Amino acid sequence: MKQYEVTNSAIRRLPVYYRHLKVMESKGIEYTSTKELSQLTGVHDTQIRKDIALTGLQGTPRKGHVVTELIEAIEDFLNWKDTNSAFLVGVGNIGSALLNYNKYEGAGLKVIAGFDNDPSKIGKEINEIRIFPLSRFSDLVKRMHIHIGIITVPGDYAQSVANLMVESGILAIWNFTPVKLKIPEDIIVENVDLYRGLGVISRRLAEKLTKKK
Amino acid sequence: MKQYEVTNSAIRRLPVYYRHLKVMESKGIEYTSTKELSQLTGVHDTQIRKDIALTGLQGTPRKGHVVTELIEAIEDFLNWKDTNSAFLVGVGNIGSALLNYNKYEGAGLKVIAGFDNDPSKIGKEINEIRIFPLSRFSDLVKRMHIHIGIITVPGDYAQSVANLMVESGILAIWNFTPVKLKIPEDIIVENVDLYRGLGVISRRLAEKLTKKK
DNA sequence: TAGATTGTTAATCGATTAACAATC
DNA sequence: TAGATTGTTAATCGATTAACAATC
Repeated sequence: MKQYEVTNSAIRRLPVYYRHLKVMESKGIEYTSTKELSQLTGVHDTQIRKDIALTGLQGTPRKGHVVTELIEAIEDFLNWKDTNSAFLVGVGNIGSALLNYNKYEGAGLKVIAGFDNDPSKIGKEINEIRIFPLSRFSDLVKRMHIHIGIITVPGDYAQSVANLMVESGILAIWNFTPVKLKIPEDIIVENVDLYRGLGVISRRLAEKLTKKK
Repeated sequence: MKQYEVTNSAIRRLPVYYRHLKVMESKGIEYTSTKELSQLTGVHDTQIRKDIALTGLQGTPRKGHVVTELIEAIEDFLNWKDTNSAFLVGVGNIGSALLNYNKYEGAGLKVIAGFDNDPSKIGKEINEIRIFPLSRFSDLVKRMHIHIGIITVPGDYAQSVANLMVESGILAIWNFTPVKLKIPEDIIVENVDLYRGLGVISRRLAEKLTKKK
């Protein structure tokens, strides 16, 4: 397991603060405190102070943090000012939804092409993003120097798509399947398991409904 | 914060084992061990043993666990044999994707109606699921004794939809917006933050690309 | 029997929270 | 100055991993 100076959990919390800060900015609010952010996000204020410290930003005792400075610091830290182009493989339900949305530019990512094997999809466009046959993936990744691949195929195909991505030179994979990918450990992988919560909902609901009061 | 006997993290791991067990079952494999499951899932074998213990199932030293028994035990534990009907609010990109998929029945959940305020969507069907105006939500929840609500509206509307759900008698919310909902603590909430990984991808990729080797 | 695997207790690790001095 | 808030160190908590006896 690779050791980073900054943990993933810290990195994941920063966007949470960021969203609230953007709302404050749009309302013209100048200052905020970690106490206020804590109330909004549910994260402990000490935790927030540590996370902010990671960005290198310092606050002012008694006043707190300047909202715009904090936004800037988080954007810098997450490298959200640069936009990385990404390729998406698997234009099904979720894949199409992601292409239609495609508003991650503020978060450093922009999908610029989709790939699928279904002839009825190839050549079409979704939200102005062209769908190519999977056979062209490798070539286009190399020619366009793409670093990020998004996997939205059915689980059975996830590993083979991941292999293709790694061979093609992809450095980071955003995996929307529940499959644990076997890939070199220096490749960045972020898993999104959409249905993770279903066990919890089902179990907790059963507990609640059988509890006689 | 409510205290449960079983932690959510344990509940979230069980479906991970479950998926692999189903594959084994389909291949006709009779026995498995926690060591094998550990290799497949990346979860420590001691952890898996503890999780299985929660279901009440006992294994056989030297042989391991009977695959079908383990599947059965997890289904029982998660109450995955009963199917709960659910209503989905917000028939946009993600909402439509979830309706089109709607294969959670094995996981105790089935979406039976969608709700939206967009007149162009109301009255239509997606994957044979009818879309109703939001104004009918409360009435239908009560008449059909629905317990689960799914929120797939834009973040700005999430809290008001959650309020409506709670007032209508919904007991569990599957929230696909990044908004931290303010609701009574006895309501079950599972959050799916689709874009949680974007900070990690952006930051780690920047670290990787700036590292001179 | 020997040995693989379970089930459980103890040890470790990491993340979260509490405490408090520093500061404007 | 008094007091709110930061920044940091210490304490706590929970989750993960190690160790090992029990068992078939």
